[in-house]
Amino acid sequence: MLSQEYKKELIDQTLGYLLEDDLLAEMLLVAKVRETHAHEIIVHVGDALQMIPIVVNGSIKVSRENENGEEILLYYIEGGDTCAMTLQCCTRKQNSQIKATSMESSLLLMFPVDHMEKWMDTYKSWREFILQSYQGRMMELLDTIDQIAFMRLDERLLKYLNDQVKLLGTTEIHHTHQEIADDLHSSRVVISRLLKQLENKGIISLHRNRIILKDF
Amino acid sequence: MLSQEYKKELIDQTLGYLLEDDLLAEMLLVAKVRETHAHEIIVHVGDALQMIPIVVNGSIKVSRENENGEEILLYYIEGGDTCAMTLQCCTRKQNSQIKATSMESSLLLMFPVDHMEKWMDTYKSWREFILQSYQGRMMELLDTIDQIAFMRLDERLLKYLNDQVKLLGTTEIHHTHQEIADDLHSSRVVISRLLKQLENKGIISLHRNRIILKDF
DNA sequence: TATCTTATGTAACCTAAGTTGCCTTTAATC
DNA sequence: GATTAAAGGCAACTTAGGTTACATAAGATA
Repeated sequence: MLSQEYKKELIDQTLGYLLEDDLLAEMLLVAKVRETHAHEIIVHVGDALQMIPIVVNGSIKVSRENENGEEILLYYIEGGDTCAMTLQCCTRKQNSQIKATSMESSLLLMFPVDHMEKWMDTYKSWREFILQSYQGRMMELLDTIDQIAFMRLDERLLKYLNDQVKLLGTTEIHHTHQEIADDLHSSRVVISRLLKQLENKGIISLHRNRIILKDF
Repeated sequence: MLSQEYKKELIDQTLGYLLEDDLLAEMLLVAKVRETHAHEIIVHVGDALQMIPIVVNGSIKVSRENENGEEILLYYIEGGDTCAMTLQCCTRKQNSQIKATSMESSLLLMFPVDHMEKWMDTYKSWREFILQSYQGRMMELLDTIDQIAFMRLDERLLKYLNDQVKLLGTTEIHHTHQEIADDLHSSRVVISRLLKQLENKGIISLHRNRIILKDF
């Protein structure tokens, strides 16, 4: 069991500037802390969710999966954010529609679902936090739709690489071509082909398990 | 100016079973009624929105548009539903990210934005209505992503036709091939080709401005 | 160093879907 | 009925992206 002081620090640091003091105090009483490591799957499609996660630090990848196990990346969740999709699953008692994967070692605060509704009724700041979250995720879904519907794969790939660099804070991307293909719902050979084109244009350099973005 | 009795009837009929009586009374004081006709564009991308619409009857098509004027259908809004996207635009004072088109003669109730926040604080039923709306739209966006990412155009076309039939309550679809192509972000020639295939399979019959779904 | 595993490169081929150009049909209006 | 505009049909071609199959390279481990 982690010390209450540590939890309090995490909560204050992540949500202190957003939420009311009374709420922060209530949250401290029921919060659990969860550490995840890179590539760890946090939520599978179909999971029944009991806890609402709020990311303290690190980054979580949220993706959609169909019956054949094919995937498509939806968006990322970073520090201070929560997953609106989870809220919805919890409140409606429906199973998860998405898959969540930790991209790096990350720290999450977990809150039991049953407090949600009470907090919604009691705390204006919580209502605003939840609405903000819905709105943010919604915009990101629209952005995802734009990419899939309107952009060609080479453009999507370049955007993907740039997003990874921004997200992880390094111009070295440690992904295999297969992993990238999965995120973009494409195939390894095609991604290799397009990456090679980017290398020939001098935009990236390719190594085993490692892609380096040059002019970021 | 429409009679208050008429407005009251519309509000009760559309929202009576969902919202608290006090709220319904408040809504009556500020509601405007708007009638739209088929193909009328209700919201353009970039519009600044002052009013929240709730659909009384009819059906509204919500789509995304990129800089080149290319479109992709997102979802439909029917009686009793509102557009979460609009709420968000209003509360954040940001311009519309979507385009809304009336598919048939429809009736909308319009409420000024500035009441939103107060209602959120005061009425539990309003909070639930808004959250429900967000959740519903979110699921529909996921569904749209599934279609674009995982399905082939012929499958998407067939689903589109079925959706139209369900929505408008008739197996006669009065769309040109060009209009369908726009909704699916494809081209007229391709849609004509695929429709012809469906006709050859005996699933539909084709006429000018008219597609009839046979085995619905 | 030898061996093995996994990642990547590459060629040849295939297919869904988009494009261009032109013709025919339908229906509305004169 | 003649004219016209819009809708739809169709053929020929292009292209992005997926598939198959196999070769090579880079690390990992014996």
